[in-house]
Amino acid sequence: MLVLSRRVRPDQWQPVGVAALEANALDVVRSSDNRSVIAGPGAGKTELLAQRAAYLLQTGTAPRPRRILAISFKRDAAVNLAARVAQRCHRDHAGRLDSMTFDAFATGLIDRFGQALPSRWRPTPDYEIIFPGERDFRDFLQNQLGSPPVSVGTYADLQAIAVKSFERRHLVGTRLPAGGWDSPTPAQWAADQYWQSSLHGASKSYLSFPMIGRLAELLLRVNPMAREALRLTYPHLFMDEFQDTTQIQYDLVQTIFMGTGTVITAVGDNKQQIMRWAMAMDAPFAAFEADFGATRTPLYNNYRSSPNLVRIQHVLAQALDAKSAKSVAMAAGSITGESCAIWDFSSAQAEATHLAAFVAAEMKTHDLSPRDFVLLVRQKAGDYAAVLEPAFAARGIPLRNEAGMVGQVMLQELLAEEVSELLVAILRLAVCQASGRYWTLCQDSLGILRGIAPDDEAAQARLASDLDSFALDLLAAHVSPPVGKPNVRSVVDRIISWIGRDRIVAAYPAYRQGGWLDKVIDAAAGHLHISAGNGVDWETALDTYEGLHAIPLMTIHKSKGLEYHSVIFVGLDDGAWWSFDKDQIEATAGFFVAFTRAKQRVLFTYTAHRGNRSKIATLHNLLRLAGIQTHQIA
DNA sequence: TTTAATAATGTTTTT
DNA sequence: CATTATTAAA
Repeated sequence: MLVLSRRVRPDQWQPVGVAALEANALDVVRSSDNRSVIAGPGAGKTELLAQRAAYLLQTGTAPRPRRILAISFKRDAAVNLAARVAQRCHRDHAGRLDSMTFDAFATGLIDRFGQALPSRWRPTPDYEIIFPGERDFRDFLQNQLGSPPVSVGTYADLQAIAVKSFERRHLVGTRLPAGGWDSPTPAQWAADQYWQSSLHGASKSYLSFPMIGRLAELLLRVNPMAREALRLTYPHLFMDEFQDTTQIQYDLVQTIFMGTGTVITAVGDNKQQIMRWAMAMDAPFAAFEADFGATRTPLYNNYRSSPNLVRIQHVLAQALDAKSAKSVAMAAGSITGESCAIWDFSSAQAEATHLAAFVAAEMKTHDLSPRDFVLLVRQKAGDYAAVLEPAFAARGIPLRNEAGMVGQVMLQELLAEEVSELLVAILRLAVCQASGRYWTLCQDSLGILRGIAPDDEAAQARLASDLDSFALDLLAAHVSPPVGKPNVRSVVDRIISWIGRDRIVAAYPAYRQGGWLDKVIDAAAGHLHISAGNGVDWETALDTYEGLHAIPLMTIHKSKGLEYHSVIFVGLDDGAWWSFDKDQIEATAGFFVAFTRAKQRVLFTYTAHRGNRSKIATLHNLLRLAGIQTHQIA
């Protein structure tokens, strides 16, 4: 791949590392005005942002020392975008993209400028991040509130505040008034009580992420210097998964950038809005277009799914948005038989047995790996895993519930943790034969941890020899994985202490909070212990740790942004979709997300045992409309 | 202490 | 809707 550090003229710039972009995508890449890019699944939204970053950096449209800010919703999306830009651009360019999650951005602002907040809103410098639930708010509203002043209302007024919506409507529902509420309603008074006790009620402040977001917005509203600094630093802002933007995020962006020269590119898909119940805005694109004068630019290509799946997707898309445009399928189909069907089983047991046999056979005849398949469920993944896991195990396919807990950490989360990744990389490096790519990975991460500049050759060489001798010692001491939990733990501890606990804490802010680092280390050790069971060798243990040969099982929500050769959706029944009537649009969007993860094939399973199909008749009707058959299997 | 009635939970991200 | 957690009554 061509990686330039030299500046390119805008009219000579070419997309990097891809064959071509569709016309609208190229238009957005080169745009100099605010854009709302509405693009369906597989349209290459992240790729578009990566190309735009490359364009801005390589053509000098965002010249040093100016930077690009990319805000994502999830950590993996932020990491993914940064990785793509790093792949396409010279290090000097890629280093000027700040790709982070919204919460990391807001927390960074509070850490840097938080002490400049007016005293009533100022958190302690050592504030702790907490994750309050509905219980906490109920407890607060019912037990911790005294009587309100007469001017505010009565005790009964306070009791009338709905616990369910207290956080979203009152606590973080609107911008914070810098000087407090003048004549508060009972709910505002209660919210202020909560704020003040969180900020000043103990020796340190305790804040949730939504609260940090609100404080960050206030901070920049009352602090023109900080605001100006951000505007100057970032002439370009990217916002990913914009359909899931919350009012808090939107208000912060508005306070910083509205009416300035910063060019904003927002990408997302209304049809994939499945987070409305978790504070996402109703119509973020419409608001963005109205407030920022953004131009809507749709994308039409679908690079993910086969033509037949794209055709069916369009039927589903029309149920969500009658005006939805037809996508152009760019990927070829590879399935000779049916690429979509509903399978009707007599029992959950029959379903499990048949699916396991099917996946095993497909793997064999079409040279697919368990990772080419995904088992999707609507909710309660653990319950489904309990039935499916033994059936797949009987066929020699490990099944892995991505939402399963190892200690106090979710499996999917653990594997994304820096500490866990480093641990695996160092072990692979030490114990595996062909460990070339782990070398670079270790060298890069450890270089960052030790604060070594990439071009400091002497220091890099010293690190390399350090790493080499540590790896040799490790292998000499443990030719095969240690047996017993305490022994596994001591290997993990040895690696962590070699890397340097203080270095880890210094490099990754998340590990400064509470006992998160210990929880992750505990979970990593626990998971490694389980993965190394049955006296397997290191390579097998580490493969199991990473789930390389396991079929993943997860909820629709967890699958967002991922893609698989074959999607098997288990449970197209009223039981799983009990809440279908509560918000049909959102439920259908979830169904759409599940369907559109597939590149080649989607299978739905049904068993009368789990429920009827009357409540979700709409979904079945849509599939029938698209010509999908139901087969009685067993 | 056991049993029955009632309520809550489910889908989530984030340092 | 189905299952689990909590509370009230026996």
